[in-house]
Order: sequence, then structure tokens, then C-alpha cells
Amino acid sequence: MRLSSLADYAVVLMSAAARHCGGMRCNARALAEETGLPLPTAQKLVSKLSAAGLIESVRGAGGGFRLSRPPAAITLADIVEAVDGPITITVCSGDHASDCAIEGSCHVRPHWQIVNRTIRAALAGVTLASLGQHIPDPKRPEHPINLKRTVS
Amino acid sequence: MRLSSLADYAVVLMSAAARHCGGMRCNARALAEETGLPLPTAQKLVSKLSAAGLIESVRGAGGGFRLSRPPAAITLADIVEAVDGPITITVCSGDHASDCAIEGSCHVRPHWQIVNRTIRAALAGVTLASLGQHIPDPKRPEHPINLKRTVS
DNA sequence: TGCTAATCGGAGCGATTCAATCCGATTTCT
DNA sequence: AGAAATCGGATTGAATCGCTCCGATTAGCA
Repeated sequence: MRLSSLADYAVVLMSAAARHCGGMRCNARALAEETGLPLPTAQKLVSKLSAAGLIESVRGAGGGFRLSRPPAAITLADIVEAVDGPITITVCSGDHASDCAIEGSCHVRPHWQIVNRTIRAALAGVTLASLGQHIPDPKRPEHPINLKRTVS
Repeated sequence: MRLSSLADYAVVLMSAAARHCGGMRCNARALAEETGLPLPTAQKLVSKLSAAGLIESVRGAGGGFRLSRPPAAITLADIVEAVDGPITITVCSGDHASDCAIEGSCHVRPHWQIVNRTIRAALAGVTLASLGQHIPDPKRPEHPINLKRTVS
């Protein structure tokens, strides 16, 4: 019950992109330094996000990328699905058919679908624009990323 | 964004336990045949569920186990947490402190906590008793488990 | 117009976690 | 007291994930 580290990093990276390069282009290196992510990881994330259509990249010297949509139109669900693929907590919770080999009527699957839709709605309810609004957290105002390489 | 296969199996196993051994004791072997799960897997699940206090096991010849609470008091969140541990979609989404090495104020963490609570509430809203109520699913009334060994 | 430099894009390797299986400890019935 | 059947933990193997490196592409400049 945990989404991948890449998806976690992607949310932080997109949040930084929405804050710093609003409209103007910025490159992966700048965002890597901004967020503290390793440069190769940031590059990999940019590739996936670009393939998903969330950002538009421009190659060559002086290139970079920019958000393809306004921050209010990009949700956590979009980012997570761009990196991890469709949000399906079980193999049968999605709307598509799954290769289920065991026979007999299933009492559980309809409930999984309901839970799955609820989870996706929770992720779709948070936009990049809302991430900009700072919710105070007195206990721990630190950054969420936990890179082992920085701990050592 | 997918919970482990063991947790998926555990839900099916507990659902079968609530249906078949309501009050009376049943053993892991019977539920394994009932659900189609491999016997070692069912045994492992029984161990974890017993350690979490969801079922009470009786050892020895003629032993078995029974639900320690009525089906209406056992939710999907209980089962998932018994198998996979606490429900935290990111390392910092839980209520406890996380070892975050990167400095700077975090704009994302408060939102993750909200999403995390929403997901947990969705899982806690489905009880074993509600699993008994059959929700019709005309498209695919099959069993959710997809065991590779049964496909071959 | 050719060259240089900087960037994105994809392929490969290592490490960690997870799933499945096996064997031993414990307990009840005969 | 012996034997059988069960739960409980430990081990092995595989798959996925995270990380890093290298090549392809393109704009800028002489």
C-alpha cells in the first residue's frame, strides 16, 4: 500500500516546476538542484512526464520543458498514473478485464472497484495549484524525500 | 499504487472465513481448497492474521481458528494493515516522524497526509459483513485472484 | 555552413523487496 | 505415553524497482 518512490519524486518535481517555471522553460538540472533529487532521476522523470503529455520538452542547447497545462488542471492522479501506470490497487479493481483463472463467483471484486474509485478521486482532488497553497504543519515542515545517499 | 498480493489474498480468505465458519472453527486447509489458494500461502496468511489479533487460532489435532470479532467489526483496513503493515502511500504520509534528509520547507507533505487519511477511510468503510452482500457485476462475476500457477 | 555544446531519450546493471515453499515446535486425541 | 495434525517461523528463489551510464538529437555560434 505504498506508491513507488519515482511517483513520489515526480510530485515534488512537478510542484517545484509549477512554482519556479511558471510559463518560462526550465531544465532538469535546475529542478534537480532545487529539489535535491539526483540528476539522472530527474531526467528519467522528465522523460516519463513528457511521454505522458504533462510537460512539453524542447531539446538542444538552451532547451528545457514547460507545463503543457495550467497547474490547476494537473492533479496528483495524473502524475501518479504518468509514472506508475493506471491506479489499480488489485489486479481486478480496474475497469478492464483481468486474467482471473480461478472459477466461482467473486464476492469481493465489486467492493474493490468502489474502493479504487474512491482512492483515485482522492488523488484527483489535489491539483498542482493547491500544492502551492502552503498548509502549515507545525510538527514537521521538512521535505518529504528520503534519499539514502544524502543520509550517509 | 497497488497493495501486495498477500493482502489481496487475505481479504478473500477472510471473506470465505466469514461466510463458511461463522462461529465454528475451521482450518487453513479447508479455506485453501475453498478459495483456491496454495496451502502454504493460506498458512502464512493465518499466521499474520493471528498475530494481528483478527483471528484466534487453536493448535493441535482438530484445531483451527475462528474470527475474534464479528464480521461487521472487521474492515478491509484491518486486514490490509495486518498483512502489509501501516497504510502509508509515501514515507512521510503517516502521522509518525520520517527520516527526511533534505532540508527546506515541504509544500507537499500536508496534502499527502490528507490523501492518506482518505484512502484509509475508504478501506475502513468496507466490512466483512458488507462483503457478504453480493453486489451484482454483470461483466465479470469471476474470482479476483490471479494465480500464475493456475494459468499454466 | 560546419562545428560545438547542451539537452532529452532509452538501455543496462545492481539492490531491495516480495512471493512461494519447506521444516520444526506445539498441542490434543487415542 | 505415543502419534497425528496443526500453527509458526525461517529459508530460497524470483521479480520488480531504483539508480546510473551512454547515445541520439537539436539549437546556438563562429
